Amino acid sequence: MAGSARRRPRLEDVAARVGVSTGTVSLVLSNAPGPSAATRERVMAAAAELGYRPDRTASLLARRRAHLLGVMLDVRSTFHAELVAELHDAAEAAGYDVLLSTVTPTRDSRRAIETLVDSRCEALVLLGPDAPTARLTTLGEQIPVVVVGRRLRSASLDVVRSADDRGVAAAVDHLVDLGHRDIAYVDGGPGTIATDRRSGYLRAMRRHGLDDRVRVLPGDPSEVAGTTAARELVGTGEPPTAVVTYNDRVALGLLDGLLRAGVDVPGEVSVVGYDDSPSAQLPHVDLTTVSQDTRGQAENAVRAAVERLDGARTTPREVVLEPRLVVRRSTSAPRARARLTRSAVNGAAAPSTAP
Amino acid sequence: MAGSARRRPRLEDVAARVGVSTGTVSLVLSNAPGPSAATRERVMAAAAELGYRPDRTASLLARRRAHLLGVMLDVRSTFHAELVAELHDAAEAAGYDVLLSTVTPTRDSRRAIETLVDSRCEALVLLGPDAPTARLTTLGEQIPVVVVGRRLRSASLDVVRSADDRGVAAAVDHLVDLGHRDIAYVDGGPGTIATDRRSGYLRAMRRHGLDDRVRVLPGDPSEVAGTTAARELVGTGEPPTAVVTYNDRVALGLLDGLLRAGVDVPGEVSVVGYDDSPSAQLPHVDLTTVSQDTRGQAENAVRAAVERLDGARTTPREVVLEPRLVVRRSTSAPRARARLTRSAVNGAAAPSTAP
DNA sequence: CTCGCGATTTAAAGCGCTTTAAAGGTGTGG
DNA sequence: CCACACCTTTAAAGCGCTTTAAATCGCGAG
Repeated sequence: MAGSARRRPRLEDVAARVGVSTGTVSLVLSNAPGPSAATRERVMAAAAELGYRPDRTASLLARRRAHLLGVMLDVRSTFHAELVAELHDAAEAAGYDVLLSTVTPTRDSRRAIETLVDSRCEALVLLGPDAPTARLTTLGEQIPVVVVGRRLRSASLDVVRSADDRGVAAAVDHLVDLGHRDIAYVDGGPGTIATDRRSGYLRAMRRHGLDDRVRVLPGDPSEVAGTTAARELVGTGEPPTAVVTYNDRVALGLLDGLLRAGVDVPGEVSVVGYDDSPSAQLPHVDLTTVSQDTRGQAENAVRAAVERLDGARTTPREVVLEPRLVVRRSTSAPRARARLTRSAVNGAAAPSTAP
Repeated sequence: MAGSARRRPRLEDVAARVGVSTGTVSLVLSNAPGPSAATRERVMAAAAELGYRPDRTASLLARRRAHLLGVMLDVRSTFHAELVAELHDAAEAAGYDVLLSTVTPTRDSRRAIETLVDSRCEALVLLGPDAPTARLTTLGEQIPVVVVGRRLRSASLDVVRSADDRGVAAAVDHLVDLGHRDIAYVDGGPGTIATDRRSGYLRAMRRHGLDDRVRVLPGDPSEVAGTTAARELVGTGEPPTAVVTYNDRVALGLLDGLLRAGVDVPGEVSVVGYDDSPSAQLPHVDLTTVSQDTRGQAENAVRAAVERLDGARTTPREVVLEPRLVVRRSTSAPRARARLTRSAVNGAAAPSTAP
């Protein structure tokens, strides 16, 4: 019995029950003008009684517009997870449904995208796609595509991203503001995002006249980069008083490494992450980090897709959102020796926001 | 031009190009018997040339069977993420496609499930559903439903889960084996899973004649529970020599708390987690933990669904998988005073696997 | 009592693909 | 040279729903 009970009711079934045509029922259920109030009521009642649920597949096929947004993500990324949640909200507000397709170690972005296209998604939102730009461009010529979180310029794609360089710069500013001058950076490897963040660090250091203090430690986007960096820094004769990292995961690894080495954070070394991930918000971590405004990215991605679909826009658009520094307890003014330097710097820098 | 290029090619288009009927093309593309080798070749060529991709919506509608499995998950759970990856593989092997639908803070399981059903999924795989058993049972009467990771018995549902109690018991056995006797447990709050794990601990302790050493610290499924527990344990006069935790997140919090308190792990306290999450595998964490065999859960979930769909089975089935202890470096024999105890215990227990 | 008109409802043509009975061609044995 | 069997291909009927032109129905106006 389970799973094969009785066929699910169709439009025809509720029509028969009420004694009207399927067309009428369809009109009532889609809340379209035409049917009289009395009919509406009877149809609604019958539909409820039978537990009728429209078959979306048939509905999509018959309808011109599918009102379906395809989202490609990496289900293992906590950052994507947050974005997806926001995307659902934004899409719903715009009257669209969302279909999810994930990349996995055995399912590449090509497969993931194909599934979405085959399922009649009208537009695609790709979260940090790893596909080559050329392929994305080709895709964008066939269907509206919004790329989220990756910097690229293409004649056929919309892009929504966060100003990664400015985010890191804000972190550096904050540290300089606190009085730091020896500020190191743990890199995130190759890749455009990592490149942007690194150059944000470099530029900010230059702007503060700290060119000679620049120190970039090699890394990758995982905790391991952080622990490696910690070892490196602690082994050094002159460790920096602050470290900015490519992302929260690196920062977490770094924090762990420093803790094990007996280095006090933020007492001896301040640490800044990037992403404002759930882990950064944990009370025992309480990491100063840069928030990427997932809500804003989701809203803009949906808006971009909808504009394309409505034909309101046909030229590519790039939306760059301003990241926001979230100050927590992993950063503070440098102690003792460094503190002297501080007032000197403060005199030349923007007014301090520190207590 | 982007997004509205030219209509995507239909079956009819490739049929026209080859000069055959749509029926023939359909047969070729679905690799069904009938068409001659020559025709096959020409059709394939034309399809490739036009970049034809079948419209899954239409295909689903026309086909009796949709070969679509709906998976409900919480996109923010790393554990679900792993399961989803495995589910994709298992489903593909069985000739099914997967549709994902997530719960979010603003999208409850009812919504998530509706989307899947409306999209013609033939069966549902629900990862740790929070819906009341009654609702799930009703659902199971309409469509094959496999519940993963939640213990429940219902006349209409299949269940795939891991023997949580035995997993924790294995952790306790391992510790006893190493010579520990004062083994505490950090709880995961209410909920059936937490209950199972807790009772696994209690039973194992009893089995080893350690009833009087039982110590359950209150908690929840997050890192916070671990840090709280750490404070509690360190403050105590007699801290245990080993702690088993509800899951890896709790263990991570605990490790952090112990580290900050200057407690050496595993020197002074051994720690065991649960889930074998990616974080547990990080080199600087290297947590002894219990693996839930996500691969096995995914395969069994898909198998259960397929059996139902093939009509090969109509009675509910519960599959309970054996968890596997993964020994890493967060556990070792207790030192000094405890070490004496150890040989005594070892004499009575299974041969030690410690170096 | 007939007409015309607005308010409702319906009939029917798809949406793009699958599937199966039947048609069309070929080749073989009688 | 015909009948028959076999191999290919096609025609056509849906799948369940949307949509729009056209039909229907009242009803008051003329």
